[in-house]
Amino acid sequence: MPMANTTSTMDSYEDMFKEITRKLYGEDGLPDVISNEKVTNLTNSERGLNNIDYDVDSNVFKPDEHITAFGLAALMQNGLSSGSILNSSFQQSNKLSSITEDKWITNEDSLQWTQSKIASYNPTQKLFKCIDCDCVGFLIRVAEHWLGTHANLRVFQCPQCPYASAWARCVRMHIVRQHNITSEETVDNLLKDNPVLHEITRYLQTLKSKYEVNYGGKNASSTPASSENITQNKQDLSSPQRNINGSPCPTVATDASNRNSNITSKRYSCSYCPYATDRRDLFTRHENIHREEKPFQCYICQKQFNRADHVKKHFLRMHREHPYDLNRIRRQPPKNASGMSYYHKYNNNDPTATPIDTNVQQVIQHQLTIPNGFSFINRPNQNAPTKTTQLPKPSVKVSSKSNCKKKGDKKYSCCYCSWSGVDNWCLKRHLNTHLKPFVCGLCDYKAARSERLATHVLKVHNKRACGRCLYLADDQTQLTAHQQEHQ
DNA sequence: CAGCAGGGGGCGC
DNA sequence: CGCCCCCTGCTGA
Repeated sequence: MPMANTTSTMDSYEDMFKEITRKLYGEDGLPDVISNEKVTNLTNSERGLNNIDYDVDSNVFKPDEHITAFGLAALMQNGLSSGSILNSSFQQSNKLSSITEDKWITNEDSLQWTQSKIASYNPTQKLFKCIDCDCVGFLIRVAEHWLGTHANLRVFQCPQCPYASAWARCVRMHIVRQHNITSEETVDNLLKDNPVLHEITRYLQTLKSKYEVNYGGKNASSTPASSENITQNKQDLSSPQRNINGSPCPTVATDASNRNSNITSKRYSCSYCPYATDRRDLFTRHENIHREEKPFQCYICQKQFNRADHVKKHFLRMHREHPYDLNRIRRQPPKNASGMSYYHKYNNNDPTATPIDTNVQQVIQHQLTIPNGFSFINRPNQNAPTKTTQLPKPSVKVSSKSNCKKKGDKKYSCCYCSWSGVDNWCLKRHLNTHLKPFVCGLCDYKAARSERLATHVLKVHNKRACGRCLYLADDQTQLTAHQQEHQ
């Protein structure tokens, strides 16, 4: 049976992570995801959950507060880089006093179906910390981590077969390897359109928004917003909207919070990284980075891009001899896609869209009642209406500056020497060869470019230099933690 | 070290 | 949506 092979193969992925975990921590591997009935009939030792209590009444696991091997395995399973999610103890060991002094706040109420508060939030760092194992990261990363590590639900479902896993990465590998589906949209849907993950991220977004509503962010005045505004904002939070990819909506600051926060409280903030902006169009464009879709393509060399203007820039650089046609750069949508992009799916006010809470309820109910742990969520809507995306057809226009900026046209001259370059940034970088602004803090070495200083301190001093300041880290983990400070 | 290409953000229309 | 600016990584001299 292909299905049996599929499940077996994917289980081997999970076994691999279990083995890594076992070697690292000597524990008995990752807890298997089992049905409610099985859980009821098994002891902790049988489940390999010696450090996790299971509350049969509430259907939740209650791990110890220290970071567990399960958490580590989840990080690996979800492909989280060290910069994305960290054990808080790492940061504390870095002597980052500002971190140790910061407060971590939690929601007053638990997420209803989990009876957990999922994570605490640090307004200064704008980071979340898993309530169960102290792993730290951005909102979406901690949400994925908690779901994969502590929820014990196989919420990520293969759209082609009954295979499901608690970790999106396992299903991603499954889809690619077992079904030979490389459609970015299909793979992307696993994470972006998962109602359970969405519920968790929305819960954490609410925590973040509550702080910004009440105190207007870290740079805000200490005076809370008026009670009237708080009430209004709570109403807003109670009915969040979905954004283009099904992930929680960006934080929408009110006028009151905008008045109180001047720098960090942008109207739209990304759940995946520290980016924030007041313009919705910029936020939408930014989100495409995380979706990893490249809907545009050079029709000469077939290279793919995520933005149309990048195609044009590429074209004018590489294929100047060919006429540029804007209408030919959009790629055809994947054949197995519904024909409707996420953008249109969530921006056409589709009245048939199922409310997210209902989806979550169905998923949880399904997960807890189906004995084999399979679920059938997240299937693409086969009946979704198709909608052809047509770009407008503006006249092809090549800027005069682009035309005059040809190879060999060096009109940017250095004031210190006879050098001349083709553009301003080239001149700027050349000037650094005279000024050498990047100074090593451990010797007299000076460099014209930051990466050269980084190479120097790594090879000579075995340190890792921050590109934005003079900080020198002992290892990559320490550097990553430091760089989050800049963010 | 400079040339070059790719990628991301800000801004104006 | 398109343009501009900036930054970064790669490459060859």
